[in-house]
Amino acid sequence: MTIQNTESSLPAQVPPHAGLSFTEENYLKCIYTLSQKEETVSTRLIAKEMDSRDSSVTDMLKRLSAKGTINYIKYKGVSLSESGYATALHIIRKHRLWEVFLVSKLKFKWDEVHEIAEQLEHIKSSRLVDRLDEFLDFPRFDPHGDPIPDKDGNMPNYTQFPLQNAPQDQWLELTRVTNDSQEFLRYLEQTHLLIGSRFKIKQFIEFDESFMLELSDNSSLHISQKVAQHILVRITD
Amino acid sequence: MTIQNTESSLPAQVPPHAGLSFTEENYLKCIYTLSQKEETVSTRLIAKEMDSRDSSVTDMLKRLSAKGTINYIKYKGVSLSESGYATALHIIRKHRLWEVFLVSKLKFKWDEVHEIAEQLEHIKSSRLVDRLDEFLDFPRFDPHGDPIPDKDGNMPNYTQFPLQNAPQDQWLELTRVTNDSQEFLRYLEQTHLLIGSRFKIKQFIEFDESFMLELSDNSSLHISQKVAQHILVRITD
DNA sequence: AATTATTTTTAGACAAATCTAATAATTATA
DNA sequence: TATAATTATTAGATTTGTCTAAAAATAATT
Repeated sequence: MTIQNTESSLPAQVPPHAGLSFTEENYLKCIYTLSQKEETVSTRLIAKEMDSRDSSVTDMLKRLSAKGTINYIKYKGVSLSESGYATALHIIRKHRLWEVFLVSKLKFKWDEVHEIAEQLEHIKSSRLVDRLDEFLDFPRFDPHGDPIPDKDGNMPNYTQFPLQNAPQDQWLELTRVTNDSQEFLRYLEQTHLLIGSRFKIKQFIEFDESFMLELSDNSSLHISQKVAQHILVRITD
Repeated sequence: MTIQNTESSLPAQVPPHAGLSFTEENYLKCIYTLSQKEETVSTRLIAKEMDSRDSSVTDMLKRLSAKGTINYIKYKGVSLSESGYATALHIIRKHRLWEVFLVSKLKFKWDEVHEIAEQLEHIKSSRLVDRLDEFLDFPRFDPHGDPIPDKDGNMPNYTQFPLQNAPQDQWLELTRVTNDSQEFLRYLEQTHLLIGSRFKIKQFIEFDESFMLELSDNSSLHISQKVAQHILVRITD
């Protein structure tokens, strides 16, 4: 059995590269993620991220290149082609929308949904994605605070920055975390720091680069440099 | 990449045969369906149903047999083992719950959901299934009227029978259709005959074995033998 | 610049899932 | 019951995605 794309009639609605396998989609997603930091991505980095061997990656890069989803030059690294980029964004859109669904409708904790969303992101039906989007009332961020691309691949525009760069004594909203480990997410939950939480920086302790926060319920919270490092915020009035 | 089962900690919650591939799951489902009609199923029948060659089926039967999901004797046909049966039911449970979700929450038409559910049924997470079940308020039938097994594989008990065997002048509820073709489902929709619709048989026309129905809005509907054949009902008081 | 170390690619093999073509078993029929 | 027809299985090949081990290219270092 081959998993074929289920949208038959409407060519306009067929997502970019509907004929990709789960594995190919995962590679594209991986290359997308790594491309956030560097222009071109090395075979070795991908192998590390995908937990596979370099030779397997080379094989896959050839396949993806043949399908036009990446720009690949031997020994020179790889970047996403325009259509590969669109595909990656589409997968990320699905992943994040499903995460919202799992948390907001099925009452999962935000640190429990990643693995399930890894499976759901490969379901092929753009009508499904768009209806899910509508059902969830067009969320712009997932439970981790990551932005959700819209139908056309546009990321929501928003201004967020590392907590370390935030001004003191102004109300901030936690918009995103940049670490997905169970340990980190459980810590945040325990301290009631969640996406959407509001707080002020009351003090920056230079000695260990830690922060003293004041939460919206007037309680205080001390967080280490290591934690602050993985928190993004925006200013709220 | 191997798709591994995502439930790590709780052995009791791990579904039967969590390590099966999509393809293996599809074969089990197929054997389950065919087993409804006959005790043991032939290679040829499976091949026809799966739209593959006999030799491919033989190969797969060996694999499934090695995994203990089926009872297979060369040249003698095949039946589901106890665990294979449980697995098949679990897949069917997922399929039907997702169909309910798609229709009742995402507003798909009941004849649009099958293909998408074919994909969703392979998502591996029993916690997901059970929460979905709860979110949907533990539905007992899917949009086609097919019964949904519960957590433990028990089918809801209900008494339904072919429209042809139903008594005249008694209120009936349409509980199930036994034909999934687009044409049939669209016809039903057009005539406002849906799962849950209530009507009486007003007349049986012997000449062509067709039926004259009275719907709950007092309108009349004439349906052919061919249509009646694929409709199951139960008596409502 | 020459040598060493690292990274990347090739070559060859394997498992899953499929196929075609050939063979074997079973069933039906003359 | 012998022969024909049907059904099922094996043998061998293919594709996807992976691997190990060896070779080639690039980068780093003396």
